[in-house]
Amino acid sequence: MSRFQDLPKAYDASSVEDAIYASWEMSNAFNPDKLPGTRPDPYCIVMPPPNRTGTLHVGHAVMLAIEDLMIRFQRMRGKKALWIPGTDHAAIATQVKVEQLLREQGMKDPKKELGREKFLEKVISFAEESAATIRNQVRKMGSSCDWTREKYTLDAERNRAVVEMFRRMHEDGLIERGDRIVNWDPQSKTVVSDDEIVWIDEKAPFYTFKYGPFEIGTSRPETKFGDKYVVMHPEDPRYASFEQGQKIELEWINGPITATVVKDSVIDREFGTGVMTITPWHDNVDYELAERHALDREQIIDLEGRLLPIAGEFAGLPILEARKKVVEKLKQKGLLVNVDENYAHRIATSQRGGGLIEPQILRQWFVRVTKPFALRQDTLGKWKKGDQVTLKELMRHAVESGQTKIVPERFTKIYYHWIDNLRDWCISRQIWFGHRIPVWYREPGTGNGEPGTGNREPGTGNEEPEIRVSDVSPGAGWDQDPDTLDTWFSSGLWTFSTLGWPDEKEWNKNRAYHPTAVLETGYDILFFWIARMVLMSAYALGEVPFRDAYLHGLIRDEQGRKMSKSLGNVIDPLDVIPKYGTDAVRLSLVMGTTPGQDVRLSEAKIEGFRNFTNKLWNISRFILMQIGEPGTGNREPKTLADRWILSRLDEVAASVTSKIEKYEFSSAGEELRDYTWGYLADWYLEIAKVEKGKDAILAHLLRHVLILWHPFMPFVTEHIWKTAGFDGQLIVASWSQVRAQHAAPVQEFEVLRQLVTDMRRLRADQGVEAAKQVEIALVASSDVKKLVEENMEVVKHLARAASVAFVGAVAFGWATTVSGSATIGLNVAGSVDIVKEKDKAQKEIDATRKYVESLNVQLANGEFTSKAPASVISGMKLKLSEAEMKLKTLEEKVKRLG
RNA sequence: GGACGCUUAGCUCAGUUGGUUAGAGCGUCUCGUUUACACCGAGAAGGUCGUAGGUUCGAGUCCUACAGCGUCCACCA
Repeated sequence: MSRFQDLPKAYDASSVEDAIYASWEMSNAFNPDKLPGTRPDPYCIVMPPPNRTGTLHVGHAVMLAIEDLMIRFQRMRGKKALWIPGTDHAAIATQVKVEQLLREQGMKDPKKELGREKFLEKVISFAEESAATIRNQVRKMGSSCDWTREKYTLDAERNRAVVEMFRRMHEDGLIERGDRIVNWDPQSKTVVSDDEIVWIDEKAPFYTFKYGPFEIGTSRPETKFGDKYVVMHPEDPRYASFEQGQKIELEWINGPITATVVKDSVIDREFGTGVMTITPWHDNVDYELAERHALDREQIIDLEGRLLPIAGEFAGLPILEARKKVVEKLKQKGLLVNVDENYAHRIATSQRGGGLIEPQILRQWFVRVTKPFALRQDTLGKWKKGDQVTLKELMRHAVESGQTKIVPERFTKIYYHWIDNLRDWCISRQIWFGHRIPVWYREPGTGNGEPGTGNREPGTGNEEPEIRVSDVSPGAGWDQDPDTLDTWFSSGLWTFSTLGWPDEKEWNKNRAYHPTAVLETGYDILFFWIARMVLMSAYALGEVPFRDAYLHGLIRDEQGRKMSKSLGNVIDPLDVIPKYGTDAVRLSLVMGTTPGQDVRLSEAKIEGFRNFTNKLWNISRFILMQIGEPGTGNREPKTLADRWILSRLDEVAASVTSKIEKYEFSSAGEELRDYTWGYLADWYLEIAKVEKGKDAILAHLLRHVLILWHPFMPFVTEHIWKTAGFDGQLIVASWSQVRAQHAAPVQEFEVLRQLVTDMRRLRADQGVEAAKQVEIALVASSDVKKLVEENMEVVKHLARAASVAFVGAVAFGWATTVSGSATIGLNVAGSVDIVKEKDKAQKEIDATRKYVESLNVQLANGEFTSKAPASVISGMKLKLSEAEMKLKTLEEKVKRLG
């Protein structure tokens, strides 16, 4: 009686997973410095840090499943595999979340009521709680990341990196303070970047007003107070009589004004009347136009979203209220021409803050992406130290040169497009939570003040106050800038700040891990993050941040909708883990997916993979019960089936390895499942019930199936490994063992397999009697007689009831023949791979030969030499030689197959 | 307005450079408790590969146009 007799019939994931994870962690298996063996090749993945805004969602689960798969694979292959975990402070997102929570607790204006210090304490403690939850959830997913190196985008060392980067970029003139038009969120009272804007389609009234001799259209009448320029296309014949710079007196909202004619080709002659007035302070297009023509600009709306005194009687009104009243007044004055109630346009809202974006001209800090600067080191193998380049050029070249490869490739085009349209990056934010801008001002009052108050509005003069870049105060009388940095500024450094940069000692220790191997993340943050990491890394280190950027798709529900709380269709990975096990959840997120393609997830899918984990458990249980103890006896193949299953194992191992290397995880998993379930369980284990003495081979198969599956399903495989009593821990087992033996493929077994399958089908289709007839024919056919004789027991077992016929046939000494049936037997054998291969090759040869002949005829006829241009002839010749080469290889193939 | 993706079995999806009779999982139907597993086994049915052209000896795969769905980007006030 083996000690395995009493193993439970079903695998219960929830009862073993936590202990297994703890044992990995305790044994330092996640720490590359403590791994067994000499590991010269470093392999590093830096985890995209989840935001400390609460809990993980299913998108994080995909990320963890894929990254863990890659890191486990590389670890088993003997790489010095490091996966650095971490979390992101997510500045605005976290602050907004905490504000919201405090409001729910009854505070009206948490920031005002608490003040900077107290409020920050609240945010920090919330962030800490989130981090604790996240750590726990990351562990639940089975992530084999090195917790001893956990990092946080806002910890002290990362702050050093941020300050150092800011200092360098400021020195190089890449970070500048300036008065520019930015996206202002009046609700959260902060600037947000172009990428943090969500556009919402809306229908709004579109008004046409009389403006002197013109008619102008607008959906925002409340901004029109300062409009004293009227713009038209220089080549518009309708307005040819007006000249650039011409002054026109006209009646407007608050009385008569003088308007100046401006001609500019940005104007769309087709739109409306082909004339518009401009509001440079509150519109991006108008701002640029005003810059081009050096026009005056005036602020109309304050940072609270109310009209300023320029609006006269409307001063102090909020935007929407003012709009109605302005329209009413213009109507009364007889200046309203027309209202289109169904005008469709988009409005900008803040992704995080939720407010309606109001462009404003404000004094902010920017990273200049198009300004040339002198490189501090040789960079990307193209530029030398001291060369003049722009950040844009660096970002482009990193991908163009192939130093960073984006998977799937089609996203590279989108990446380039984004870079080409990139404007200077506004990095200052008027929020409290984040890396404080390391700038100090000498002049009292220039830096001091609360976010969102008037102090950061553009200066009146051109003189900049004296400033210092430092993380500590330069002394008395210096005030630090109250703003914080865009969260992506610190995220951009993530691949190397996590490795210790700029601390020389730490960085030198970890230098070999950079560039990291792969950055795995959802395609939705390609721009936010990937491009910025490339920028920072290329600028500071002269190298790319990662060799590959693997982009996974977004997870959707069964109907293809985005998962969202409001729809109630969210599958929380941590809810389903207790029910189906982590391995099943992981598989459901990896299988049936391709990079960049969205994935539909359903509980049914997870259940399917739960069934598979259980199948693997039972395969193992059966093997263990059969063999008693997994020894290391002689595992030389003895029978046909042995050679077959072992050679298949080697093939599958090689194929799975190459597929994982190419990021074809789903395909690799399918092939493995096919082997495990379709070959090993359905065939070989059945045969093992009849053919005895396979203990060593079975142990070998089990061992290697576990190894191959481990990156996909770490828990169940490790659990079986331990249960079986294999040496050490599976997590650090060596992947390469699998290729130890490489038998030649065994076609004969395929013949046998096909034969049994055909008999089963016949029996199901036409009944036992018909099947008997065919069997008799089979054994009579010389092609298969020997094969069947040699494997009599196996065939009987596999074919079950039908094998009655074999018994009969044996009794007749194989002598019975049924007229005409020999053909059937041959057909069965003929459907086997070896014959198929030959047929296929032969058909291809025939087709190609025919084609080549027809080409030769055409050439011989001189059709091409006399009439056709040279390019056609060379094209034909090329095709001819291609076809001939193909023919040659095919002929060789047929020869090889015999 | 531009770009990209998707359209293949009832459902969810594979299909690498063009090459037999287009695959998998789930679901459906029929059978089945045999030394692991019913979270199982055996078998079956089910596809004009979105539409229309084109290139080719040969097209799910390449080209063109169109349709539907989806995503991203964009300064039509």
